[in-house]
Amino acid sequence: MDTNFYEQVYEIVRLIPKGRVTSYGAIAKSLGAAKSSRMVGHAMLYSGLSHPKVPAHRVVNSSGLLTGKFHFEDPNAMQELLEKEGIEVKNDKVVNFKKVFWDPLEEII
DNA sequence: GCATTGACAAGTG
DNA sequence: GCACTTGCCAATG
Repeated sequence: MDTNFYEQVYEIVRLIPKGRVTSYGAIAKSLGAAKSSRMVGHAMLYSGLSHPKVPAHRVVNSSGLLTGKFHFEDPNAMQELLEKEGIEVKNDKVVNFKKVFWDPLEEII
């Protein structure tokens, strides 16, 4: 695979520090494809097949909701992982999303 | 090659 | 704040 859009997404997600989360829109924007936020989601689907696997559990939608937790091998583990990293998750949603939100642009700089 | 679907986002009512 | 609609692009049948 050449430098595809997915590779870029994987790089960003892998750069997400522990105890932090980001949104699809933020990643898409960082890649200059804010309109193609959906592609980020597709990339996440392939993340399970990609190597190394990316911490997709740190990627949530613009509302901080764990939309794709059911796509994990263990959806329940996703929330556990986030809580383990210090992220408060309530009702499949990141509580202090604003505080744990991590902007990929900060790392791309 | 066309139609449908999808881990989304932003705008409108 | 929630529900509905539009845009955007790729994968699948």
